[in-house]
Amino acid sequence: MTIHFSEGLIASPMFSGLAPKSVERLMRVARPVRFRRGENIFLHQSRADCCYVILSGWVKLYRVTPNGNEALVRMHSQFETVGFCDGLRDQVHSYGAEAASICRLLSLPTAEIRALAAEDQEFASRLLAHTLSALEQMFDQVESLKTQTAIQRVAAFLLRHARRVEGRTVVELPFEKSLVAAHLGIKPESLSRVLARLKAHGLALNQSEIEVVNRDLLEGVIRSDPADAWA
Amino acid sequence: MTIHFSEGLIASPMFSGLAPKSVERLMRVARPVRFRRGENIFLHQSRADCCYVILSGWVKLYRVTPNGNEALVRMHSQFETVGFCDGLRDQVHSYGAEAASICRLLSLPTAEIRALAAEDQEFASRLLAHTLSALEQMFDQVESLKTQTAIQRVAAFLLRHARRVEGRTVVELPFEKSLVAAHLGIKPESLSRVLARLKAHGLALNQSEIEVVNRDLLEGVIRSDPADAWA
DNA sequence: CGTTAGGTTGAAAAGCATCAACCCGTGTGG
DNA sequence: CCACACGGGTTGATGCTTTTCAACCTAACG
Repeated sequence: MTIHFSEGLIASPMFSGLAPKSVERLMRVARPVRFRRGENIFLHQSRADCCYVILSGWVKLYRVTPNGNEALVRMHSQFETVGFCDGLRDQVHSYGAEAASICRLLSLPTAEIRALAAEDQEFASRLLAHTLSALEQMFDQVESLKTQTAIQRVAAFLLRHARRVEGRTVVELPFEKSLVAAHLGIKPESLSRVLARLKAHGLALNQSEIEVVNRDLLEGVIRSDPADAWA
Repeated sequence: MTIHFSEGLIASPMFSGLAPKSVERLMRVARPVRFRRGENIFLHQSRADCCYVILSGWVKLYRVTPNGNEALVRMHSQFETVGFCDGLRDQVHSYGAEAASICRLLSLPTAEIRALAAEDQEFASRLLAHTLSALEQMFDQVESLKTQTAIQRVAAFLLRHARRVEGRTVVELPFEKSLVAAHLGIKPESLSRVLARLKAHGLALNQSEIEVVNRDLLEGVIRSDPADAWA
């Protein structure tokens, strides 16, 4: 049982390469947790006592604005880590986390993580590298929000998630459409319309299956200026 | 001379509290550099050989998209650091940097920074904390881009930069309006119009001077839903 | 005193949200 | 087994928001 979870731990980029002794030490305080879809993992502004490694499923990080709007900040999946951002600083969470699907997590006390980082130089530097790459991903997101239109963001998202299956290039949406929309900073209705518009640009929609028929055309949508009419 | 620059170094949150010995070590390899407004500091995708501490002036971090659009990712000012994000990982810069005003920087070889971080545990942990807070700021930015309209982002920006001067609450824009616009993810024309619209919501514009006449009204703009008509 | 960069203004169009209706597959209780 | 409700998704009509393009203004400067 414990072996099973520790495999999840070391499969996570953040903890892979950790000395067996350290792994064992973490596993002594690690607790497996399950959440149903929609269940709250932790709240914005709550104390960051625990960090999590995702063993399976999807977790959404979000913020709620004063007027009740919700902003989806990031989505995380298997072997990614959640809640470290504030846990490492012994602060309150700067976002809320919610299960976007059934998911299993490994909860780790932040105190133990900090202690380990203080002792294990190698681990500390991995934490830093990990944080830096998270930062870079946020740069990507800001760039796309500031320079791309909704249709371009959708096209880019589809291309990122397109996989070749039996000779066809198919996009399996990693989570429900309403979450995809929130992730891209648009409303579900707009996503629906945008997908319909992309049928003229290399996309095929056959009852809930999305297929990239012409990759070049789709990439063209991303490249082209909004000014030029791809209408 | 060297003393002068080292004062700038230790005034930076990232390096304050560094052992005098380490400061001296860094100052041996540090080089002061000057840039005129608009000059390039480093290019996106160039090797991150140097990191910078800002001694004076403003630096903008930006990205250029394939189709030639530019996204302003962040603005940095005195005693903030620039270029560490990639320098610490020995990678290429994930954004370009340009002087937004005349500015003086202190350039530090990334190799030396990495060596110092490897030796000085305290410094390494400060680097991590610094990166985590940068990450949190990016969360803020994404949140505001995804949930607030242009007028709300402008109002929030004005309130953040409002200072009491001689009994009045005045906003001195930290940099030119076109940069403010880019920073908020809108076009200069839109910023101009939004400022005009905010005259009905607690803002006064007297020939290039911006005054917050009614703070509550402005905060109301941020709180209110787009649905409700504050027209 | 003309030039220029930064900013403003206007009219028109594009982009996206909103609200409401509708569709459809799934599950549930009578 | 069927009617029904429900969640997720789509579609249409409409309106607000923001961009675009162009003209114009104005303070700074050679």
